[in-house]
Amino acid sequence: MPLRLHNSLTRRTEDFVPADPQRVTMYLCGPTVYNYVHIGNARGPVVFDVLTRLLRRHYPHLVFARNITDVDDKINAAAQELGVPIATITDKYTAIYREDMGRLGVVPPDVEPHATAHIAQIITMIEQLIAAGHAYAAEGHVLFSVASYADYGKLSRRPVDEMIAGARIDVAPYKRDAGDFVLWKPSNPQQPGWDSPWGVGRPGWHIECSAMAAAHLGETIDIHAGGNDLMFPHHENEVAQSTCAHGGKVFARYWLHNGMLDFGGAKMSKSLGNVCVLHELLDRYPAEALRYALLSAHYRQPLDWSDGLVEQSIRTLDRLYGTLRGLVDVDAGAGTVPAEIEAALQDDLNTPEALAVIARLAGEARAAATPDARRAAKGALLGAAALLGILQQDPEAWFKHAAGGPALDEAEIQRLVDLRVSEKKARNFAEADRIREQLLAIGVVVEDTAQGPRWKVVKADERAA
RNA sequence: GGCUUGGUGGCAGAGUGGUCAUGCAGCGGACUGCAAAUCCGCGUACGCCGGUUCGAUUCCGACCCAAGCCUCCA
Repeated sequence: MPLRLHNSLTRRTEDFVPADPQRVTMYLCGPTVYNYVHIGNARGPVVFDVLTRLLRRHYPHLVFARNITDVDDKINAAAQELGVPIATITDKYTAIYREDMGRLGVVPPDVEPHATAHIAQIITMIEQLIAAGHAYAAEGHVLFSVASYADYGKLSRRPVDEMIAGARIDVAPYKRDAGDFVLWKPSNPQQPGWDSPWGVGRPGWHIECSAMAAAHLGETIDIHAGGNDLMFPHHENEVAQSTCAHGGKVFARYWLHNGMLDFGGAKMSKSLGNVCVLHELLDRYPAEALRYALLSAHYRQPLDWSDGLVEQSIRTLDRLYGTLRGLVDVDAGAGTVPAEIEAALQDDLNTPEALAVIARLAGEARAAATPDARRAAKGALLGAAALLGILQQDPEAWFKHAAGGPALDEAEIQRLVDLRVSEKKARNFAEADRIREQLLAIGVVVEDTAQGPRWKVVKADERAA
């Protein structure tokens, strides 16, 4: 069964056929690094991380780029407010972004281009656009002429006439048409700027992605991904710039767009202020539960974010890791990738179906009785989960940190657990139960097994109570 | 107003023209000193109104409701 992906360009789910199987190229719009990102910003990186894992199985020579946009007016504003160079801001938040993505289990991209390292390529591309008659300089700006590109609006299915007329847009006087967008804009001495044929200035918002994609992946790329709120204007403008700069060559063959995270019934967005900052969530919850939650809905559907969703994800992972804890004595080797998991993901990244497969595999693993069956079942479960980027840590590590929050005093817990065992042996059940209550009060649940007691932490709220 | 998605059991969330999604929570039972974990069993969900059909949650049409984009946005 081939990989099938929903292509926003055609609004159809299509077989994925790379232009060159020896070099498959994928670009994901990365962050503008001026602040902490919120959990909604992590959805694309996580779901498309699953896609790269899937693609690499069939195309080992995947080149996956996710950019860092480190020149932007919001960065300038943040830097000016603190009286520091923009690099102080962008270095800080780039490092935090990488760390937070790593904690979510997102494999780093093969290429992580920075916009400020590609100013020369950006200027070259703008010159190409001017030479080809698709862009014009005016009052220190360079603008892309929407009217010069017949297919403008095709990706987002937006009528070009309306944009040219610009009834709903404040039109800068130097624009020929209201829909024209900025490729280059002048900088004053307080703003970061680079020398260019049009004076000291800085790139507009969209051109950096076009220039970096071309520089690292080529003029035509296989897959371009991003949030569906970027479809217009960002991606539409990327298509226009890249296609026109490259003599009409197709820019991206498959466009993938993830749906938005909702929070409190509305899209999570910085301007609405209804955001959950990823960095803070990572302090409150295990990262793997956040990843599981992000994968629990199909990537193109909206997903309503809530504490309840994360807590439900924690409990589900408790059960899955419980299955693996029961198989610690089994060496599963490298693991295998069951056909069902691959089939689910190849169907336009159907992660909910894939998680259902994981649940079934876990059930089979719990039921497996013979050594061979247990080994095969554990290998299948771990192999399937690896494709989703879950269940890869030591089960004991999961159970000791599943609640998130500060680490507990394991030696003290062990002392109480051992004390309870001796009270039980003496048949002092009242005292044994009192110790169990005492442990529960600090967030530890004790389970007796044939091999003796074991313990796990429960969620932070219960512990605090 | 234009363009696009959706409305599935207590909750999350797939999917399908006619026997099961799956998970979480809940209930009953087994096991246990009691629990926890595990196992067994249970609940007869597809927004509303029409249409097509032997049969519609699924296809078609209308309606209601919700969300996203329409130059800050993942």
